[in-house]
Amino acid sequence: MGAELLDATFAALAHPTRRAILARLARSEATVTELAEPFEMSQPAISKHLRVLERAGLVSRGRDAQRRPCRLEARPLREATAWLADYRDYWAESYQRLDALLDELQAGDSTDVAPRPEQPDGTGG
Amino acid sequence: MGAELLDATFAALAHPTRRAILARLARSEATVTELAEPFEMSQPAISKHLRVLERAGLVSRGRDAQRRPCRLEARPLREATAWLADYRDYWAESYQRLDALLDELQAGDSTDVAPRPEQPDGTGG
DNA sequence: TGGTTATTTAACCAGGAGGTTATGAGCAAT
DNA sequence: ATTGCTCATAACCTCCTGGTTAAATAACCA
Repeated sequence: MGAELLDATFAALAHPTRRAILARLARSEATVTELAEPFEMSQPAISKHLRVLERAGLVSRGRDAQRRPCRLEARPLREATAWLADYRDYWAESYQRLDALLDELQAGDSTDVAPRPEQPDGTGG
Repeated sequence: MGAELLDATFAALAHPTRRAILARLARSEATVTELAEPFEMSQPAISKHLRVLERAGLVSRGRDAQRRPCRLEARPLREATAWLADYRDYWAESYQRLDALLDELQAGDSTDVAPRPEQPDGTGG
């Protein structure tokens, strides 16, 4: 069960558009149209991405008249983090807390580690 | 920069075979043949998986006569974790440290969160 | 009843992923 | 140099992904 969830979760996270969608949803709920707006691609493409995210359990959807507001869901992110955490002896030799790690990364070399990683209009790099 | 690395990293993590390979490498370096042994699939298939892992920077390779020992690399795991950590307000409402999170997960519902998630011979579930 | 908005579905396409078998290349040992 | 082991590459297949446009569905509004 965990394996398939991890498959879907990591696969969902592997696309910049979907990470940007999650970043947006981290700020607030949003409708499909709202989510699609900052991107160059068509709205059905966004719907497809949302389906991937939904299949991974990363977003859930409500109902507001014709709109289907999307909400970020925690559990898959939690499981993915837990999986990665089991390797922290490797990637964080002397860090005990993520805060320290983040501090180190942000001071060091990373400018887009966070919920503004890939600008929607700069997807191609 | 970070975006493309995250793409490759999460994509690499999205396959149970590759996660199992990483789990194996977390214990020790290993040659391709050693890595391929527990799996049902052919050796070229493993080579392909290793190439994906290598492209993501998750493994590096040395030289020992004919053998090409694989070693787990930390940085992409670190960046992936850092990205996920930015959502910890969602997935870990009251946890400050991963240890607490792990404790909670392991006590709760997860039996395969770790470097023995998907048994190589039980890939299909 | 019809029209407008929001979203999904369908049909299609190019390209990549993940597997196979067969072959080639590098190094070692006899 | 021939054999044997380790690993990579090539060629091929099938299925999925990520995008498109066009049409269908669903809910509101008049």
